[in-house]
Amino acid sequence: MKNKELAAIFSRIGDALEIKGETGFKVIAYRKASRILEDLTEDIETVAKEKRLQDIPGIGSGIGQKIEEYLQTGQMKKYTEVLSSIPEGLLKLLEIQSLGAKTIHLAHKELQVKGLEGLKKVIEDGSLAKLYGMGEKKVENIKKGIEIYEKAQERIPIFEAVSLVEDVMEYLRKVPQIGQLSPAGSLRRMRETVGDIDILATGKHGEQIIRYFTRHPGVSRVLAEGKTKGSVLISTDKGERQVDLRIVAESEFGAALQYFTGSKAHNIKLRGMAKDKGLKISEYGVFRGQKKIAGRSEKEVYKALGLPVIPPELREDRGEIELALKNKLPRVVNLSDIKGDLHVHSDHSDGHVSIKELAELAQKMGYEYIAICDHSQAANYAGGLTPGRLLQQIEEIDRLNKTFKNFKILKGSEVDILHDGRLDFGNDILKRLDLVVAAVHRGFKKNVTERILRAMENPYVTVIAHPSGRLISRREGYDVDLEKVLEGAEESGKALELNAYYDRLDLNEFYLKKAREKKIRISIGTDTHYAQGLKMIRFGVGIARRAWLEKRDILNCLSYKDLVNKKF
DNA sequence: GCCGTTTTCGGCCCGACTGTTTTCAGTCG
Repeated sequence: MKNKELAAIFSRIGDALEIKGETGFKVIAYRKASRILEDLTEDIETVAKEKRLQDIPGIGSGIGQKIEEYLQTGQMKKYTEVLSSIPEGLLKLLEIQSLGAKTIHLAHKELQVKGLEGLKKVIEDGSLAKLYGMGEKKVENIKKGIEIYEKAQERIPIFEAVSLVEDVMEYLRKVPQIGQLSPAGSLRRMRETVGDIDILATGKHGEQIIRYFTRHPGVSRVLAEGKTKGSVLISTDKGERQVDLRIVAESEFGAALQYFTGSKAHNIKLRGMAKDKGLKISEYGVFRGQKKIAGRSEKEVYKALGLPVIPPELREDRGEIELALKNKLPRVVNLSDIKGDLHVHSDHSDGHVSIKELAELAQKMGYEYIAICDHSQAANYAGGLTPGRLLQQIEEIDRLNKTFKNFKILKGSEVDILHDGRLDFGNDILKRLDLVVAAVHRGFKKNVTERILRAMENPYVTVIAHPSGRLISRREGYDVDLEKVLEGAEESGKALELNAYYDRLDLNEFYLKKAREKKIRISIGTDTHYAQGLKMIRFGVGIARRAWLEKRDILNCLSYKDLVNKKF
């Protein structure tokens, strides 16, 4: 699929044009096209072949032709032209805080800056500060921006961000003046990684709350401390993380929460819609002329636009606003719809918790069942079970199950898909299990697609675990054709996993959305090896919601009975 | 460059903050 390639090209054209000083709207159009291609679940080549490019909102004749040109020739004249007209090193500079396209343009034109090194030079020798419109303080801020840029503050995994935000919110709740409190930003939208952490609150004596906030024990540096906004760096074992707190009036909380939750693209579309209706939206409310007509709650804000509340995870301008207008939003799955965890390791293999304890924890979470899926014998590095040990485990589970009321432990296995696509246990063993989850753990570059497809042919396999094999912070994933895996799942009726372990979140939301379109069942499992890990199910549900998945799309929203009788 | 049951031309989200200016441009979220 050339979708991502084209997205990258249009994004770079946008950046380059901005630095060249092109009119803003053209830049916006290219960036928008880039984002649309990034999100598009259909193969752009298919769309082009069927002459439907311009049916995609945001793709017009100009960009449509450029896409066709690229698909046919492998090149794009506009891209080559624009990119050759400025030094490549300038594009990267856009990532530096406090430094924008205008200043980059100026530094390039007046001081022949061609990249980061050149920029540093003109800062040091004072020539940048002397340019028209520049000054000491601006340059000082750019210098700080470079410092932060070079520390390469990567994005924060959702798990870490949620832990941090909960810690800070618990701390803030101890202030008597505090009223409402909520995370905002991409964290609230449950993106798999987030840039920085935004918290929104109401309360009297904002400056007192802010002062208290900046004295959080983890704070290593206070970046801002005013009446309505505080910004700090909190040091964690992974480095320093920026946390911002904003205090707003009760009557504006909903508007502010909507605004600071984003996404930017979602908000822009809403505002355009509001304008058409003669309304104006800002973080302070929805206004008709001078008159404020909404702002206290998000519900009020959306209602003023004739919309139901759109769940935060959907707010990406991927068609959710259009569906909301028609009152056809998907009824996305809730955490409370989940009836059990379908991928859990016990201390029989490399987990650290006994089966009994896992079952008790699961019951406390309100589950009907939990599936113990320890590794199979080939995964000897992970204490994989031999057939004999698996049979013992099955007996233990049968014994334990007799002690529970309204709760079941499913006898499962995370069975290895071997180098040739065979499974690590024979069917005589597999048929004794309630749930067989098949997974690739070795030979990430060896015929992974064919092996997964072959595993799908086995009648006892229900789920393919972590189908891409990626680890968000450190591994690309298998050399696998996920399109073919999706097709295989569609034909065979096998479920694919949404592994909720925070560093996997695999499948990702892009492929989940495709799976949804193909009506493939998704199994959400935490793959936990620790007791606390059961809680990671929420990240799986968050990503599922981002992919518009509903209760009926999810295997573990089924009752125990329907699940074991394979009524899906 | 995109888009249109008020427009095929003239719009395209909104406000705060900062630093440079003396009325505003650039950057950010």
